[in-house]
Amino acid sequence: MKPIIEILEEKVAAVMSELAGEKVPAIVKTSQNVKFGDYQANGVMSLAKKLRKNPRELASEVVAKLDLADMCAAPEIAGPGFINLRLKNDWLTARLVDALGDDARLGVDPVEQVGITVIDYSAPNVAKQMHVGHLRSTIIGDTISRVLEFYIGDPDKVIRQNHIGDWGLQMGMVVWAMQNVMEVDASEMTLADLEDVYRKSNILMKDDPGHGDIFRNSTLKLQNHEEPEISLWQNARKVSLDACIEIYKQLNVLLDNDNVRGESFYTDKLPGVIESLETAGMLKESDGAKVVFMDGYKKPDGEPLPMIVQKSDGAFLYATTDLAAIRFRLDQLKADRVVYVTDARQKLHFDMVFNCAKQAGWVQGDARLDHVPFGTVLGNDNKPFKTRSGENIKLKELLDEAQIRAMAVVEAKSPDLSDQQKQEIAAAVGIGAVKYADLSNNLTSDYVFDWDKMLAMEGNTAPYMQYAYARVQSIFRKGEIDTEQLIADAGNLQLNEEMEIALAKQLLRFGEIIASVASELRPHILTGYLFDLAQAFSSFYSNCPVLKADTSVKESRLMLCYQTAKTIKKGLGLLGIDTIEQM
RNA sequence: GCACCCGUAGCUCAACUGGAUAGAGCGUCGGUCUACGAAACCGAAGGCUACAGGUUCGAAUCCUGUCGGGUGUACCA
Repeated sequence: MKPIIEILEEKVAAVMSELAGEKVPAIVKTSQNVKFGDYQANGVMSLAKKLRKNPRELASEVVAKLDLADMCAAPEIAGPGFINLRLKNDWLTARLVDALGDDARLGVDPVEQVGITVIDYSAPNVAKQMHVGHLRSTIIGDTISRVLEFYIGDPDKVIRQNHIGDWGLQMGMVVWAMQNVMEVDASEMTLADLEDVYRKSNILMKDDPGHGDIFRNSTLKLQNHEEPEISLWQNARKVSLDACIEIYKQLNVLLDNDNVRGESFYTDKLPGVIESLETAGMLKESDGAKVVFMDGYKKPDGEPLPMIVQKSDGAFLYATTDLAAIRFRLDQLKADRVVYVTDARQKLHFDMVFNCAKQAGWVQGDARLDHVPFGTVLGNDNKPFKTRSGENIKLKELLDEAQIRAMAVVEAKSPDLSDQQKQEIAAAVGIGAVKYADLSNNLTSDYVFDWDKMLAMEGNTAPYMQYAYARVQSIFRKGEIDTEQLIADAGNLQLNEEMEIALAKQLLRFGEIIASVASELRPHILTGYLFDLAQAFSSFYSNCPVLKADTSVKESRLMLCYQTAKTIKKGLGLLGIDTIEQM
């Protein structure tokens, strides 16, 4: 089924376009106030202006030609020319019946005409272990990838790419330190050893500038694939990457070794980038470096700001690698859309890289390059979240603490559950809370990391949603309900009470929410929807008895419960958050 | 200097990208459990959307200016 809002948009726009003699939008939106109906078409007012007509008259012409009798009550014209649309109960009911039988997609059609999307996210530097700085990219990117996959309905059309940092000076430093200050054999190296050599090499770099040359030399050898540097590099990289994959598992993020295509992957493609820019006539030389000048970028002194693609010593930079990655993704992976999920501080960088790729003619047809910038995770002091001593907080420690804190809550609230159940709940709630707190924030703003708030059971949090789910499931357990029979009887569904109808309408909005997250790439639209849904359910739950109701009412309410559980589970699933049956 | 992001209830944030009376949560105050799970529900109070102009049927949203905060600004990523 197509989202309701799309059906209405198409129908109203068709009539308006006919009257206008050209294609015009209906601008259908959900109404903010119930007294204005469920949806409203706002396009008539601007069209009236264009046609120099009275907007209310035009609205009545549109309404007269509109054939929505099957799904809506008679449209009302209000205010300066709004067309208010109220869904009919019968239509709503029939639609929910259809959705009830569809466990996989909840009655939401896949959108087949969309092409391949490559999504670049997480991208840790493997010279050290993951820290809070990688949290947002990892979980926002993961959510977007899951939503796009569901939206398109074809797993082959969403390609996840983990652009790890595995080829720079930092790896050269690590490789040198492995040879000179590490006490264990490279083959037995652990993550702690990696941390140790990373820290030591950084201290050397800081204390003795002379080490810069040593490290650069080590990096050069590595980049020439010399031994033993290249073998040591492989060792360190594997140790680090294995740890990342562990974190992805703990975080419930869909990244694995298959998705890794880091900087090192592109090294042999870098000279080609320079050549191609040269051919396009875009390459200039400036202070010995090879650069690209583009309009609109200025240095502090007012002179044009170039994008450097090759340093004066011949080395390439991250701009070069990103350009190579764009070409690879467009040409080899056949991407129609490439989505980059990175810190907002890299906005200028991607702006330049995207512009350069477009000017070089690499971006064909309708292909899109999207940057999804996000704000910083802050501590209580409103500064980037660090330990008291100013170190980056390790992601592993953060996630473990989330589970420990969630466990404390579970112990307090549900002491009678088995230890294993408590463990599972603590994992789902703890990790879910961290992810949900992040995803429910608007992307562009920074947010303050606050354990108490994210683990609170009241308000727009993961535990609130998980609790709503657990309560539904408890009804099915207690009532010993045969859900297959329930679905088979879906045709008996009746919606009478106000709260039943409100819940049904909210359930049926799922499709339009998915569509809007897929196009806007803003996960908080989904969390906001789920919260509204959970609230609609909680109101229903508190006011409409299910198991105690008469048979026919009971059956209908169970269907609402069933669909609510499915929708919450699916919605949280798209956020990479687990539901639990009891908590 | 220039560019980008931002300024909305006491606090944290929404407002579907120009729609109707700007909405939630927390906190505050007041109700609801011998229970389909109170980790919940119901209600109340709380706003000149930083400020000043402009654009139009209509502005938190678009334009201009001012003030305040954040980020970025060539050989790191």
